[in-house]
Amino acid sequence: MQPDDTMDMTRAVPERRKIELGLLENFVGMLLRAAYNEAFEDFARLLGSDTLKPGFFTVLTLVALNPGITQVEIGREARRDKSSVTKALRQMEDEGLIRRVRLEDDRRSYASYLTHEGAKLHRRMEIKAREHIAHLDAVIGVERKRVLVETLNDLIADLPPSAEESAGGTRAS
Amino acid sequence: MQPDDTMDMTRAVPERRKIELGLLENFVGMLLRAAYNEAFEDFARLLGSDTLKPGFFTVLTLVALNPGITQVEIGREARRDKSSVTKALRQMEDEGLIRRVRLEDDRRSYASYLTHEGAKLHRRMEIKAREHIAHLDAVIGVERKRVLVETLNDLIADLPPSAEESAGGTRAS
DNA sequence: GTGAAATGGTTTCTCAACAAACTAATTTTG
DNA sequence: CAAAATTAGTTTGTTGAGAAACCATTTCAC
Repeated sequence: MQPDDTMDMTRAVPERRKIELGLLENFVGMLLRAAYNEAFEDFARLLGSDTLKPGFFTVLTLVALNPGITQVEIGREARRDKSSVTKALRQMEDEGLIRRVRLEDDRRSYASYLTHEGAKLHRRMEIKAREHIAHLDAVIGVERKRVLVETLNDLIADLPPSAEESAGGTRAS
Repeated sequence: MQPDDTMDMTRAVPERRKIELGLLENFVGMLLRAAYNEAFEDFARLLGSDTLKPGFFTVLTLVALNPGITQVEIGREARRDKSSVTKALRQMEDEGLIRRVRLEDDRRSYASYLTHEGAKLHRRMEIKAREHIAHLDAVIGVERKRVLVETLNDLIADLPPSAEESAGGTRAS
């Protein structure tokens, strides 16, 4: 058996058996999941433990840039199930980061706005988000990032059977 | 407000407010997660309801191509936590798809092999996997797929702080 | 040669996310 | 105009996945 040079060799380890991957070698779904995990972890490390989770950044950003946004709109743009959005918005409301106001002309729905506290936190998170983006750019470069973003958007838009927007999303795992 | 032409317009809907995304527009982590969901769903649809879940395909393939593979090796290559691998292997064992044999020279560990039943199921799943791959290729093309695979591999390998292999993996969501 | 550390695998618990069902409100249909 | 259908958001339950702790075994350090 030959040593597997792609493995971490920071500490002497006995040679590992080479594992055949077959069509898993370039199995995009598996790679997408693994890459997502790494990206998520990188952002979470930068955020540290004293702020909200990376997923909240998405919601905070949507509310920050779109005062009065509704839960349905947040769910659609973040590609999260509405029940997940309910929980996130409730938690942020409890922590004084946003406030929600019933719409006058549609009492089923309400509008969300950032509070002063929420705006402060959002700015801090955004700084970390830009650091995270810089990490990604350093690893793959601007040109490959451009292709990556374009390719992922096409997968998202055209892979579904009727290419409908899957606003509700699916289980990540 | 202008109608958002990127939205599904198969049924007349009132015009939607344009939502500002800011740096979420090209936020790679979000796109990776969404693309993964779509890829997962596409594969799951092809598999239908009478077979195992897409995640089992990974394990079955590793066992099929590497008779005698250990759980640690499976976890590493599939980038799954060992507790998740335990559960998957147990379920496959219970369904008669694999058999596990304690190693003579290391009684902590054991080797997994596909049964005849498991080989049959794996072949059926592999046919579906190739259909799934054909879907992806049709959407993004071979050249962009090559770049996608290369880019994702670099993110997986080089985004971690010490670029160690995160065999344990992280939470997909 | 012995105790400590590491490893392989298991078990239990927590968490995030969605599915499904629900309530209240609005829109559609006849 | 009233009933049916749809929508916005909430609640409850399920599931997948990993974190942490555990046990048994092997390897390492002295």
